Amino acid sequence: MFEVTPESIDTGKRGEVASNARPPINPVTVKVACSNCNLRELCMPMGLNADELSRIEEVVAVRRKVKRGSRLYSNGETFSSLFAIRTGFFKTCITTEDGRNQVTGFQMAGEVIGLDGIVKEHHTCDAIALEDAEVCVMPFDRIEELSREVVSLQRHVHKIMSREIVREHGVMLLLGSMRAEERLAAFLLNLVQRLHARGFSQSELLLRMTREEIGSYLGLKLETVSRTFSKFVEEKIVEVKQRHVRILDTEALKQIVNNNHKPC
Amino acid sequence: MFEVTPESIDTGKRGEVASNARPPINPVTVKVACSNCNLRELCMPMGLNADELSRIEEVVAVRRKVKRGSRLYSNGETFSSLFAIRTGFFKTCITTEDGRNQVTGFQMAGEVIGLDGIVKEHHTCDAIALEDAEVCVMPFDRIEELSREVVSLQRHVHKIMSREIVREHGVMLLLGSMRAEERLAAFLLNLVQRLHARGFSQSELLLRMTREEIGSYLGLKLETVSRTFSKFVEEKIVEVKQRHVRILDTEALKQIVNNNHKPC
DNA sequence: TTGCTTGTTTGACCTATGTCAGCGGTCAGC
DNA sequence: GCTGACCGCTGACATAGGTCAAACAAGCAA
Repeated sequence: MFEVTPESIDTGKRGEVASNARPPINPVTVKVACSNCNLRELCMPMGLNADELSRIEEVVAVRRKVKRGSRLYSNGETFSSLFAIRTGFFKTCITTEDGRNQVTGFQMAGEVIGLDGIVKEHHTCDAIALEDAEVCVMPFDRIEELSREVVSLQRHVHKIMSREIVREHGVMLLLGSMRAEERLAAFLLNLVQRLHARGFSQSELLLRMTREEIGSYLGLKLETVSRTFSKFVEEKIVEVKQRHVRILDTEALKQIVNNNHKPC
Repeated sequence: MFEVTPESIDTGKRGEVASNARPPINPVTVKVACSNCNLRELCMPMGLNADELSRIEEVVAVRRKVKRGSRLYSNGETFSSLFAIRTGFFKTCITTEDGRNQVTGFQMAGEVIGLDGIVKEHHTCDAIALEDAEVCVMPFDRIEELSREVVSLQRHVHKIMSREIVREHGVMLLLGSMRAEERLAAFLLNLVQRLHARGFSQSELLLRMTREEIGSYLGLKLETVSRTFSKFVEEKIVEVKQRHVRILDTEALKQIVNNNHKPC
């Protein structure tokens, strides 16, 4: 409701988010075809012919592995590529000189990150892996070059950027007008919805981030996040065990978000 | 600091924001050259040769006048064009079914709006003129077509979108981590800075929006906005008379934003 | 002028959330 | 199995900002 729904796609995959599969290969030389990547429909334009597809594959220079806790890119770094997440989970955040910190988003497989770097040719935020991850590195000049020739790629790039703008509008709505419960409910719904689109459960999820990171994203303190989780548990809306969350009553969550749930 | 600084440009213009100049011409047939528009450097790529410039001029289909209070586009409307603001002042806002409302930005001359419509080919927010305005209508398919041929236009389009993403990161930081005074200070600094880049005063500005609209944008209630203005007046940081604001102490405002001004 | 509408300011009071502090659970490495 | 570093939970209390209400100012039409 408040974030863009990526085209609902069922990749056929079931189970937990990958966090293993690390064959001992040189991390920056793996080169694989998009054509048999099951995330293709999430990060590439659809309806390409074989020729176009093979050309677009050239965009992906290499893959890169990012260990949990380390950065894919940092504020101030020269921008050269966008990254399509293959596996793993990231957070992006801005940190100001005066020590303020704000998580601006959480990204999962099939999503593209790095768009913030285009304006100034330097990244303006940090992207940190919240679990071991692998990304496809797509040099931006190649993207620009090719999107001059392949119309559907051009379109796609524009849409990805526009989608991010709309997503951020949603976050602004959340931060500007929602109460703690509403924010957390919206957050959970958004997460499961995106996970579901990737073939995971509609009702169970494993949080990859701490309460503090959730709080930063939602404009709340970690204690408030924790208390709100407890409240939801009491009300039998969710079950929470550490970072494992099971949603028992999706409708209740939707109600909380929509009903502008004023204090009674 | 928290919003993108448009390349600082002094258009040579001085005085108040235009709000007159309405020759009795059919509002949708005016066609004028970008080449002699003094906002060119704000809304077009720079360093074009004469040929490229004339081609880009073709992008601007027509101009359109928008009366104060009326909409340039609305949520749900089919998306077809981006708009470059020539004169006037807009707000963009999202309204949800359940009655929530959030101003997502205020836009002034030289800025481009409508980017939210690209993903779904429908606008996802409303753009409302806060004073009589005029925009250049730029059909998006023409932009796409031409940016396949003119590299600097392609670049420019990407940068405009990326800039909007970064701006929104700044708003998220503001909404997620700042206190009321900090938000208002940041807001005022951002406004004068943008106005200054357009040749207006560094210290005086005429607010085009109500306290409520400011509040919506900043995630505050109008009473809080009003009280915070009063506080700044007491502290001799600004003079406020209705919507006319004179900044007496820019440094103090910057301090407020940066010092993470904890309650003492 | 009057009267109406809309926006702004201010005060009194309330509450959601932040702050601070303490405790307890989990997990990785020894 | 221990130990220490995190992380999460909860309680007591503080406070920034929301809510409600009233008065006032400005703009505009009659």
